Amino acid sequence: MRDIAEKLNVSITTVSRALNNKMDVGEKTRKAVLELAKDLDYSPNAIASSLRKSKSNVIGIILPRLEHYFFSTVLKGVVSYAQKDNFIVTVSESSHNPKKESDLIGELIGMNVSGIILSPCRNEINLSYLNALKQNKIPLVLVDRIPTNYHGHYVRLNDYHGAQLAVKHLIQQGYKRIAHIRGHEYSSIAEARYQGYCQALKLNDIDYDLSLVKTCEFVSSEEGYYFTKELMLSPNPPDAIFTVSDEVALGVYNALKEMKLHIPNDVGVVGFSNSEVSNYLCPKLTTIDQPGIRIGEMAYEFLRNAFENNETAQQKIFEAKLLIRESSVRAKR
Amino acid sequence: MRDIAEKLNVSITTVSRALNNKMDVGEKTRKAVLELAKDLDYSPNAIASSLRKSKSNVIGIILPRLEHYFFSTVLKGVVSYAQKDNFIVTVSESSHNPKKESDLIGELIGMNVSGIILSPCRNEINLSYLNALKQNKIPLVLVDRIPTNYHGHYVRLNDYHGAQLAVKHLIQQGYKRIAHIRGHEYSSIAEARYQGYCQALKLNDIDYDLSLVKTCEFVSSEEGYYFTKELMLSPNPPDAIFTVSDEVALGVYNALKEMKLHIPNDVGVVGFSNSEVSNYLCPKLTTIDQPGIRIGEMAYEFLRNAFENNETAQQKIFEAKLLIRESSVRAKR
DNA sequence: TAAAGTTTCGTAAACGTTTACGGCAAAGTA
DNA sequence: TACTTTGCCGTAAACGTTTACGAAACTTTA
Repeated sequence: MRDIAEKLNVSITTVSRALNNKMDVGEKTRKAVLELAKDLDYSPNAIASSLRKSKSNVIGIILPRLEHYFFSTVLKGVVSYAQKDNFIVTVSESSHNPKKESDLIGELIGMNVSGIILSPCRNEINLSYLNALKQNKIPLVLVDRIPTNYHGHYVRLNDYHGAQLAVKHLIQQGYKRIAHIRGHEYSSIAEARYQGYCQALKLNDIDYDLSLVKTCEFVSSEEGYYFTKELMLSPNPPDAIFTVSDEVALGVYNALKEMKLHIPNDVGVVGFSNSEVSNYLCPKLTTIDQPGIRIGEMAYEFLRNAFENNETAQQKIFEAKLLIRESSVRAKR
Repeated sequence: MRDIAEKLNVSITTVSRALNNKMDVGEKTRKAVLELAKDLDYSPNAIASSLRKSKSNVIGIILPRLEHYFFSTVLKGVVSYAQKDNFIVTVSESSHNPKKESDLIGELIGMNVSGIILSPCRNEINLSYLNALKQNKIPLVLVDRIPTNYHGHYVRLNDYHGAQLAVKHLIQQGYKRIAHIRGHEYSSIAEARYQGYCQALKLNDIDYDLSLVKTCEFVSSEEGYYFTKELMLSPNPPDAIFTVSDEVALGVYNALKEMKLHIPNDVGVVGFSNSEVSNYLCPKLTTIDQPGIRIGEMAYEFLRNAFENNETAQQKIFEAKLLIRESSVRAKR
């Protein structure tokens, strides 16, 4: 900018105004500045600008695990929309670690980010950084996992209803003893899916059986495998399994195949997430669609609104959609 | 910082020195500063710091498609290593668009990033931004797709050798007419895999047959489906198909199943990438492992070295590993 | 023609750090 | 004692922008 100013015998102020299309600058000088800027291929120093305005065109997103398909689609949604507005997005991984999560938020605050998108790793919201964010006027929108007492911006899936759909579908297919392999209690989504499972049973007058519910620690395929063995070897085994995620269902598949049990005739299986894999399994896995890209896009939109003007909490709950495939439709008999 | 300085009756300079563990500060004052900083929960303004030092603790990564499993694992590798050094990583998506790619690099330069990791979308390197990067002393490490005439830092897989392994394996299994569904010519990796395919044929005295090679435009599962139909309906159809990616192999599977052709007995299939899906297909897909996380980690290491001291080009080529599963091992007959 | 309004521009301060330079003690050396 | 060294600290400038304020020049209006 100084170069341009000197060569044109104007002040740096004028150059700045010309480049930013402010009103206080003559047509001829603006033209000259813009032209010279091209020639010198000047590129604005975003750092300086953001220091002065104490506002950057950067937003941060914090996700529990980057390589998970669902989260990578959320990321894609956010990035693709942000790019349209020339916003840059920083990404970090909390690895399900609350301490790391709040450290990362601190870093982002130090970077003057304009906003933060967060998929919290716990079912409770850390008030200390909530305050820090409010103090710095940095909007926050939560994604996917929403603590029960949180009243700010968020976008998530209707996990409760999704689980209900899944279980209702299994019941309609004639399955009588439906097991559920769930996630940890401190995950809001695992809890919601579990509640949906319970509700569907209740609505169909099926007694809740504690021995049919298993709780994962890591929500891994290995746990799916392990719990399936446990369930099927029990005195009164289930004839269907509804899992908290497709990844767990993978383990269920392995266990059932190993035990020579047929899916869906011996045991019906329904997953959750519509991961890439699910449509290519044998048999194809019935699951709940989780539109990650749309969720990411919407989260970004909310952020955009939030730091443009809006004060009121924006909340979007995507309705769950059941994708009936092969793992849950019994051959007629 | 000013608050701290005033409350302690020292200068801002001293505070800065204390916080950064510089040597020019007394033990007692350092203690006092650090303690007060905690109390006020001061968090450093990274923007100001990076403006002054004209160096940020931010690195940028630009990938063609974020939701692709391989790229998301690369991203994970980069982010997890970067986080250990308190580096923040911004991520952008070029969508295979060279113009967008160079625009994004311009933005990153404006952000004073310390370095850039890039997976280029074309097989040629855009010299204009290479110069801009050199001018700003921003190191660049390329990942996965490396233009042939590029001599800087990079880390990639030995695609050439990987393809050779795949085709050699098919030949050893007794397949005689091996087709290849490849990617576009301007993709360095597609080209390398194609060359590996040719080389394996040559080494085994199998004539190259132009009609057995099909070129994808988008490297999609749909194209895999389409080309498989075309191949199998031709007068002299292949008995094996080697695809440029697992995604294409998905289409191959669909087409073959539709045509009631058995994998691997009628037609052998080998993919490339070891995507998440591949191990859960029926039959399980033989493929080439592509260790995304390790690649990402190494790319970050290279970057780290580059802006610490090193000048010489760091280059790493991971050796390809063939994962023999079910889609390519014929029942003995 | 004088007063008032408008357009265009410059001065200087600010954003929150870091750092070269120098000062002033206390401590060591001859 | 006179000198140098060392340890601790402050002053001020700098990083590249943006912006409140005001000043000139020019245009309009009465």
